[in-house]
Amino acid sequence: MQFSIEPNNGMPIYEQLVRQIKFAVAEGVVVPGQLVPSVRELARQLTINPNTVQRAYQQLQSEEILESLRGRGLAVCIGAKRRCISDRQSLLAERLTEVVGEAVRSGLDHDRLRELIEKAIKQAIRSGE
Amino acid sequence: MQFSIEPNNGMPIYEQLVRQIKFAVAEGVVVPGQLVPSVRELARQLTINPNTVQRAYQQLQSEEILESLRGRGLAVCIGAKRRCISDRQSLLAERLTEVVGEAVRSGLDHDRLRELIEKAIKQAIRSGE
Amino acid sequence: MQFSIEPNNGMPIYEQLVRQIKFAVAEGVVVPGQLVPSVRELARQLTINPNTVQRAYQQLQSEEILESLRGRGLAVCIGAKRRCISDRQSLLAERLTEVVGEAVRSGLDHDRLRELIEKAIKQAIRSGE
Amino acid sequence: MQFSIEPNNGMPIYEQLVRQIKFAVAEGVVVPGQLVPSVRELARQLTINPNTVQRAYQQLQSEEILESLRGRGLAVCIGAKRRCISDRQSLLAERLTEVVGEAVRSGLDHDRLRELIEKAIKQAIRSGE
DNA sequence: GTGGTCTAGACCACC
DNA sequence: GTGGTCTAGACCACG
Repeated sequence: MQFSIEPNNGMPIYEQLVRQIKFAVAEGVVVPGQLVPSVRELARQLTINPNTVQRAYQQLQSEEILESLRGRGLAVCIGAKRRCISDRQSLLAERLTEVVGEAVRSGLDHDRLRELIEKAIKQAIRSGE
Repeated sequence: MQFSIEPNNGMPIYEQLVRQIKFAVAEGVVVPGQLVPSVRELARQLTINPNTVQRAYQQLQSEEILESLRGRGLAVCIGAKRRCISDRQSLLAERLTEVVGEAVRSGLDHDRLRELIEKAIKQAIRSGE
Repeated sequence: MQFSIEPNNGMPIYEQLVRQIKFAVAEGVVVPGQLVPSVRELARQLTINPNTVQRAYQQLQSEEILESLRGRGLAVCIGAKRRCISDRQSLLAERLTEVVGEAVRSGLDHDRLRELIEKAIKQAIRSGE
Repeated sequence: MQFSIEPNNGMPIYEQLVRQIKFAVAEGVVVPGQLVPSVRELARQLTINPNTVQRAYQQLQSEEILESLRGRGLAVCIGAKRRCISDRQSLLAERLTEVVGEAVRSGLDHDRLRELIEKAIKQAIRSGE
């Protein structure tokens, strides 16, 4: 389980963590029942403030992605994988709708928009290889 | 020139103002040379603090969208329209690239993605009519 | 007596007027005893607010460059020419001292400074021809 | 890092701060990566309002002299030193050109001008010792 | 603790 | 009337 956080890119660090952990769960990198790194350990790895890790873990607990096993640590909840996947997709759809909506409202030609999107897809594929 | 600000939607009020004014300039709702509403007048209209309007206007001045005509008010700069349009488009392209990139990285099928986009476009058109 | 005012170059319009009138007096373009244009006339010529001209004239009266001849207008005072010349020179010396002082304090090499000055002189001569 | 602000000398306080901080960066008094005093701390030191400090810091951020490290403070940007130095020099050159230009246009003899400048340099050196 | 935003109200210079 | 600056004090998110 490797995370990369970028301070000062606008998104709060704790939120970057939340997203990346959800992603890892959705991908099956960590499976339900498995323990996540301890607050101190993860904070040390990423050289960030333990409070920040703590806050991310708290949010994940409130969303029932993680659960506390007293004395042992935090584990991925049973139904978490399914929830993370649908979470991610609905979130993506929402953001996509929003940005596309704004593009259309700003008078951007539909074909020009599709062109931009194809370019974005190609770039994403290229950078992911 | 009608603006609508929504406090507490995450985006600072002054930034909402900046965006909407740039939009108005890009759309030609206000043309170069024309005066924008006075600080006090706009603050009264939107029932926000004059300082908040002032801040938006200052940022627009630093971006050379507005210029101060001492004692008379603030006017739209000559080259502002072109700058606002290109601003808007590059910003949109950036956000589009980002969200599409994340979708692709999250393993979303390209055809499913295109389908989502078409749906978003249709919805945007429908809600705009 | 031709003036050129530049709104929004930082210096207040009334102050630009004051300077240019003093300059004209120092150069002998207008001689002591001669009437200056009326407030309304000058405001019309320069397409500026009569209040602004009025303010410039008031300041010149308080500095005894102009004097009011009731019912006839404003005339250049007797000793004004000498005063304008020395005014101008002391003002220049002061500003020069200030900017040179800052240059030296900022660690600019003296020879580099002299070089800059020679360049500025040459440019001033060229643009004045 | 010691600053001295003078209220009511014409230049806004926040601008005095901006200039002095740029100067400090140019001089290497503060180095890239180093944190500047916190908004509250500096406001307390100078007995001015935190908002005024905030405004100076914001302008420095928009000029990429400072960057915000969330929750930790504001740090000097990497390329800031070079930028501050060139900033300062071009600004000085501009002001020098302006004042020398006016001197020449006012009919001041070139040798008399050079004499004034030498005097200004000597005075600057003397007062700086 | 940090910076960021907002309100309220004041004073100034300029037109 | 206009914009520009400053103070005072509040609340928020973040680490």
